[in-house]
Amino acid sequence: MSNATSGQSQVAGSADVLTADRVAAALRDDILRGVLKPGARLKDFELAERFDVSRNTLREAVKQLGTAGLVTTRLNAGSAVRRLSEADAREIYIIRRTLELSGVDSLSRAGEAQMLNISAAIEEARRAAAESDWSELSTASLRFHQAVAALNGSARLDAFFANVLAQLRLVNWVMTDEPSFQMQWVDRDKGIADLLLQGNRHEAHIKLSRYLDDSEALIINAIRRSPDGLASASTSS
Amino acid sequence: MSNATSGQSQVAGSADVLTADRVAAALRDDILRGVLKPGARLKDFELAERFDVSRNTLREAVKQLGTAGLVTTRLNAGSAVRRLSEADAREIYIIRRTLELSGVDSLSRAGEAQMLNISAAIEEARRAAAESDWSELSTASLRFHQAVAALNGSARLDAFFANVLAQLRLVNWVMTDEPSFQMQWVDRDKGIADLLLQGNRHEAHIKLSRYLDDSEALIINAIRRSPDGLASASTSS
DNA sequence: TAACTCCTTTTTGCTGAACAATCCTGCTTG
DNA sequence: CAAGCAGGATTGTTCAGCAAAAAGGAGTTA
Repeated sequence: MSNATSGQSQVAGSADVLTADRVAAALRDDILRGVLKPGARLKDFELAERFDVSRNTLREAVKQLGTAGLVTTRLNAGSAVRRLSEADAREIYIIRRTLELSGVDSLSRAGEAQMLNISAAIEEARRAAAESDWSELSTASLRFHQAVAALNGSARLDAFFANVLAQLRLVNWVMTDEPSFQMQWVDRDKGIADLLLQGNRHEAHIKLSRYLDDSEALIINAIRRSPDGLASASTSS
Repeated sequence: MSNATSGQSQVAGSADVLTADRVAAALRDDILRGVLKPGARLKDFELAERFDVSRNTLREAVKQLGTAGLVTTRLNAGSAVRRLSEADAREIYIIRRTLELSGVDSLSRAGEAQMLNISAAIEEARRAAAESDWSELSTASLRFHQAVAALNGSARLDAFFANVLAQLRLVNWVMTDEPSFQMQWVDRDKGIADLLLQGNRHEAHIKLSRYLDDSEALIINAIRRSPDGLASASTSS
């Protein structure tokens, strides 16, 4: 009964999660990790073989990522990893301002667990920086901002915001991740976190607002100077 | 082109939408309209016959509604129309406060189309009230609040908020929709809309905040005094 | 050379049947 | 009357196959 063979599927071992969900998670990981870069087509037969799942199941997984905003699908023309436009990036920063700043504003209603989440993310970032693990540091920073948005106190909002931040990571591979440059952001994260832990809602709001302005400018710039229509420029237009 | 022969499926006619999406929309409509009440089980074989689609396709549609938060699924025990708990309702109102109030705050950045949306919703509510169409009036009110949240300026946020409001409608069937009582809310909607159209951001914020407090209290009350375990405690008794 | 049309090859969207695992219901039994 | 058990109902998943649409190439014409 060990489980590998058991579970309910005839072939793939599933602990107690739907197989499609498992595949979706793996696919999301590949996308976020940059194995599948924006614009890459997702042919379901190919991927079904790669993950050793039925074409039908993989299709469901892809659809999940579609509703998560990580892949786009044209009818009868298949799916591809989403390529974010400048407008998309702008929209994402609108959402970040709305949810993160609102989270700071409702700091007084925050529970202890939520504050702990914030300091945990900062601590993790500090450790990653010490070990020069730039990839981990980047995700720790995102986790901090997610914790800020979590101050709003809604799990649904958290899930939505996680999706949005995941979409933002689609742009990450465009950016030249200069370590020394990235350190600046971590320092500013820590500054905001300290203000929050002190309960200084007002200053935190201002500092976070500036942070988002600068971050957005950087990302927009990166998108503009990136090889834009690399894969899409074909087929005329 | 009502149905049968066209489209790409052998059986069901699809204009240019995925069949699963079409079925999902129809199902959502049934749920929101109250044809399928909270707690109702969704047996896929049954529904597949009802919509004349394959069991596999219907399953995908149900899963979509699952991620939309309208149905819950227990592993190996099937899906059912979601029944909102008091905590769910509270969370929804947290989201409403976050997004609607933030929308009011960013009124200055709003475009003309967005303001037009607001007045259109109010106008529609007025018309529905004149015709005593209480169902349409209720949806018009929701459309107004959606327009307020749309002031934030993000399509993604709009889609998310639409989902949340749809979930809120799951509670609606619990409430005794006394017409005269519902009129009160429409009037308050109009009051807020007028302030917005005048550009009076501050007063609108205050009025909307009170509106949400009162509305939440009403809904929470309705949930508390509703026949709670109506469908789950049945089968015997 | 460039562009247009036609045709073949993929690839997609959906179906229907199959099967193991699990849940549910009613019946038996103590 | 409670506990337990069998059998049917239902779910999660896979597989093979078909029709329709898109992708891609060859050939023709300008």
